[in-house]
Amino acid sequence: MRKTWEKQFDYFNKRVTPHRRAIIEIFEEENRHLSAEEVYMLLKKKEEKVGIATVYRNLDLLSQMGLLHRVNFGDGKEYYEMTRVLPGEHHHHLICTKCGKVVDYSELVGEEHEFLNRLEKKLSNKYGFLTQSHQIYFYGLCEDCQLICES
Amino acid sequence: MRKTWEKQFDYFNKRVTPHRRAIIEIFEEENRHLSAEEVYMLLKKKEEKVGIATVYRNLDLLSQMGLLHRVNFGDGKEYYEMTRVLPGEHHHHLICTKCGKVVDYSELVGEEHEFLNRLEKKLSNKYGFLTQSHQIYFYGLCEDCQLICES
DNA sequence: CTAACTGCAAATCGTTTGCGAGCAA
DNA sequence: TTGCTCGCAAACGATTTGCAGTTAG
Repeated sequence: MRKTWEKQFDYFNKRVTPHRRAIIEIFEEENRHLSAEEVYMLLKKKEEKVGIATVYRNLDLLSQMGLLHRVNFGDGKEYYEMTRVLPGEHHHHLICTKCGKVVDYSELVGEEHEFLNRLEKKLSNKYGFLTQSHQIYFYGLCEDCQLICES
Repeated sequence: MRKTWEKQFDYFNKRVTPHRRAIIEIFEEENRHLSAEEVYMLLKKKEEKVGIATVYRNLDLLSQMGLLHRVNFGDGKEYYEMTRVLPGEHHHHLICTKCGKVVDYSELVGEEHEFLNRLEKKLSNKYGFLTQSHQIYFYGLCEDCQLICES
């Protein structure tokens, strides 16, 4: 049973190793953004002997192959999340500028796609830029921090 | 002649120092995103004796005060750019996933605002999140890197 | 077989911090 | 005067790298 993503490895001339399989598994199970450190911990829980450098190298590789997305919430670390192909699965992030909390957001997908597709077409024409993906970050105050500010 | 942004310093109980004045000047003159290191270099060119720590501290402060925006292009550094209040001045970024080049984008502003305002309202309702700002990042291939890939 | 992959430890580099001296209000 | 700011150097922490041994295909 060859997974759909395995052909990506052939294309990039890379090997399907147990570590790589396990990392993809972790992202499928957790279904959320993870830092390199978190992936490292979760890998070790799976009774895998692994070094942190390997985790970094593989997260980088999987991003380049398009299987993972890199996201940044301004806390000094990079995070990674599964690239979701179905429109309803793609999401963006709300980041609280006070406490740093990150909320996933996945509303308005139909309208959003229409809007972004139109934008991408314009970008191609004007800058000759070929868009592969996009990320929208909203910055503001989460529910809890709004209450603190009022008092 | 008191600048419009100086009242922000009173509100935050912060002082208007020569360094801070000079940093804001630099962003007004350059009108582009700058890393801490770049700001540091430009400050020293203005014949200012300054430490890199002060630059970091002030970039952080100016961001908190809302005068600067922090942006991240995934190259390991944080960048900063002037917060633009007029709709036509606000822009987003196209980032080449191959060479790392960043192109500023500022099209479709009217439509974009309408779209994002609607989104923000939904977010407030659903997550109780109070949006202050947003950033859209497009990732893809710039004109030059597309040519390289084809050959 | 052999080029890709790995673990380890050291190195790198952007950013933060502690502290005593200096300056804005 | 007072406490916000500063420069300096040391510390920090996330990520990268060199290298020798291992493994997927």
